[in-house]
Amino acid sequence: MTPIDSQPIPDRGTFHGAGRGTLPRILLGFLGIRPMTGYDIKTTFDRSIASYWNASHSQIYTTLRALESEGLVASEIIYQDTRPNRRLYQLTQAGERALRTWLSDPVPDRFTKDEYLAKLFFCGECGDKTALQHLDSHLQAVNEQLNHLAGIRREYEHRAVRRPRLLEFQLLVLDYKEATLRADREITEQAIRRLRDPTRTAQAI
Amino acid sequence: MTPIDSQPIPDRGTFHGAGRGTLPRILLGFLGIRPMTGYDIKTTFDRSIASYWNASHSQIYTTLRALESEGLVASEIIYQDTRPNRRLYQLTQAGERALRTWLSDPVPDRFTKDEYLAKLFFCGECGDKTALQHLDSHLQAVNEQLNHLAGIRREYEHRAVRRPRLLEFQLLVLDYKEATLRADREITEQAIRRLRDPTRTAQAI
DNA sequence: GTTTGCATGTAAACCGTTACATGATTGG
DNA sequence: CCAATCATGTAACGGTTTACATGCAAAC
Repeated sequence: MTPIDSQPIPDRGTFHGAGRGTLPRILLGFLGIRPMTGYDIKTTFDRSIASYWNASHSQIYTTLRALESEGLVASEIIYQDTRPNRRLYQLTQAGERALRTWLSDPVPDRFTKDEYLAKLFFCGECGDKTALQHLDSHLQAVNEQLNHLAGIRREYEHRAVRRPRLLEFQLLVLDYKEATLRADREITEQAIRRLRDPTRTAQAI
Repeated sequence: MTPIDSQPIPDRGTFHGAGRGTLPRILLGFLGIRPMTGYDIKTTFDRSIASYWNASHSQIYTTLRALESEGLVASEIIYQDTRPNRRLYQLTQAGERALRTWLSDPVPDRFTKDEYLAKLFFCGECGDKTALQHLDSHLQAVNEQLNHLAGIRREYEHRAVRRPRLLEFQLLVLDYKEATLRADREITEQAIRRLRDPTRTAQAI
């Protein structure tokens, strides 16, 4: 992996999309909340930011190792007898610096790949029925995501708050995500009504 | 590349994210509109779906070659004297079938990685000033994207329509994207007001 | 005269997913 | 008894980005 400090910053020219060292910084971010194992981090992903970032456990474990070899995190083994041992990671001072640097660096221009929209774009090639299936299942997925976020919100309310400032921003992102999903739902429902409208003309290919 | 028909469909379990043959299908989609060169496709990306999918020219060229070796597209060279020659691609019958198959296949569960939200999530670790910078520049980026979409919309209006059904869905996606961006703008402005609110308590780390 | 546009390609590096691998414990 | 949870890893593969490479013509 490329060392995380001393970023070459690849010219910024046409760079887009995920990748280029975001995951390792996110791991630093999690370890900034409290020391964790790779397993903890995976479950934390799923219970917090999974809707806009996630990683497989294999990627998390290897990235933690790489961060350790760069000196940004340090680990110790917690021995357990009834369960597998845990390798607990925490930030080093260099890791804290790297985290603060990332947080203050501007977010590079990006776009998010969305296969759903890409497919819909070409749906003039197929029948209305197919398009409506895509819209319907998208609507369903949006509703499921909204339910999932509601669950996360409930969890937040029942959790002891050690650092309220951390919580404030986590809730801000939650609000953001919820609002955009609600907008998404509204537009999708509108599109479905439009396609179902009997006064519309063409329908087959 | 894995052959595009006869998809193994990798278990659907935890799969998320971009990848797994979306780009080649999108290329088939573009060639379904009209025969194009790699260069044409790149400019079409930028003028149509760039905000939810894009690819570098190198990836487009190599993927077109791969599609040709699978028999889904065919190419011929257009010789030019004052400009470099063009390699014009068009769908084969197998390619048309593969396109229709993709269009009717359900979109797999997915999430979109968003470094901006991931960073904001951890912004409790840094000062309000830094967080506000991120929100401000996000707002600016959203406005630029809205302007860009307005330009695309104007282009659509001045274009001869050969296949109105294709246009209908392209406009549907455009409407969708515009509406979500407007919602995004609203929430971001609201978050900025909230952080700037002088009755708020904590502000430094 | 330097930048932009046209037009196509190769190669290296990196990021991310899937599959493979192990093994005890707890709950239904 | 079977599934899920805890817990950590390796290896293979494929997708994506970046850098390297070329060369003429038109526009500023």
